[in-house]
Amino acid sequence: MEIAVERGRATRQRLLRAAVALVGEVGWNGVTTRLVAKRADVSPGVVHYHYASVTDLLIAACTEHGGVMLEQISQGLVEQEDLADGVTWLLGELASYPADDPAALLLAEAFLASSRLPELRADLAVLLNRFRVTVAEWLRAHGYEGDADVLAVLLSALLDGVALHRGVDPGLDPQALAVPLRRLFASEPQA
Amino acid sequence: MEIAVERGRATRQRLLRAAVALVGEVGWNGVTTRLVAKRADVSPGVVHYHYASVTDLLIAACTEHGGVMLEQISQGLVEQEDLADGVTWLLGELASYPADDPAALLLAEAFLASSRLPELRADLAVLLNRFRVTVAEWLRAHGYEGDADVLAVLLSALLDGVALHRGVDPGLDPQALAVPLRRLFASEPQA
DNA sequence: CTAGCATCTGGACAATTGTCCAGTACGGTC
DNA sequence: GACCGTACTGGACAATTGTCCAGATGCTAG
Repeated sequence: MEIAVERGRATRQRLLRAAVALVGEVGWNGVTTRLVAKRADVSPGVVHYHYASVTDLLIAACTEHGGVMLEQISQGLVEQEDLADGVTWLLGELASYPADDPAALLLAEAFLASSRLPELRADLAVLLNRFRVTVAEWLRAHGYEGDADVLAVLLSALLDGVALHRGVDPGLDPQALAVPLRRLFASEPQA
Repeated sequence: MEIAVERGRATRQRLLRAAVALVGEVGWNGVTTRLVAKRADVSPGVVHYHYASVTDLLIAACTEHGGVMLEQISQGLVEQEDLADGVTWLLGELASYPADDPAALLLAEAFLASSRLPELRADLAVLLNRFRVTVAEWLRAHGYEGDADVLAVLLSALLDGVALHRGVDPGLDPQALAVPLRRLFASEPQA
């Protein structure tokens, strides 16, 4: 019962991946047991064997994949050497959302669904906070003179907002935001 | 057949109102024919009499109510006498989202759904653009020295992002964003 | 009053849903 | 070999879905 467990783990990963892709394609409530099963190439019963319900699967998929997404963004940001590079990098990252990655709006989808799922909301709040903390630390480490926590909150909201709006208006060019964003980063304490 | 037409109009309004409320409560895909009918206190068949499908009703409801919401925000902003008042007013407005208004996230819900509904996307793009234009004109009229169009885009995305994040983290206090936001508004052209 | 019209009713219909389960497959242990 | 546990199959089940429609309702015009 060693290989069997391993296979189970692999199947669960495939279910999660399928769920993530489907949330991007048909929305949170559009994901059904059979759709996931078909996408993951397993029989419909498997979903219920590994997860108590479709909702449980979606919660697991969104917290996991959402966590990875936020981790990738914050890690990419942290690798930037100064604040100016950070702005450039963030805008470049935004330019690939959401068209190139159907799951780019997964977090937005999860945020909306979380209003009816307290458990999911708690998970997402943790992810969101971890992201903010990482960003704030990076800001402080590179000489941002204002309140780094506040700017981190503003940035995370702005990123989600831009991704959301780019879904409606693909013409929204993130690069255009460079000027005001740079002003935000390069602060003199204030007037 | 005068009173009858009037009654039809009223019924349609009740359906739209019910749809808006339900999108806020159960999400875009959670709204069903029977739910709307029950909420609007009409028989299920009425929905199909006035709208070809539930999706059509949702599209109509979101474009109408979403338009009114954006109109209210931009009008409230336009009434502010200077840029500083504008920041204060926007943040105050955000503080009531989304807890006080179950339909506050209606636009976010519609934005996500629009990726599968080109017709809806077109409608939303028009609303979004109208909002941006109004904001940009107000910025210019009150002496904003940077690119007003860009700041309008950034602001609209930020507002949606903050509303979305406040659904997950009600502790997010919009007032905390006052300092960086003021810096954005009070520009010297740039370095 | 009759005829005509927009509106509305309430249920029929097939299709799809989430959930559940009896049975199968298969690697590991004895 | 027999046995066990994990993983999976494929279909049954009631409930809910979107859609449609035959008929009732009530106003208006002639």
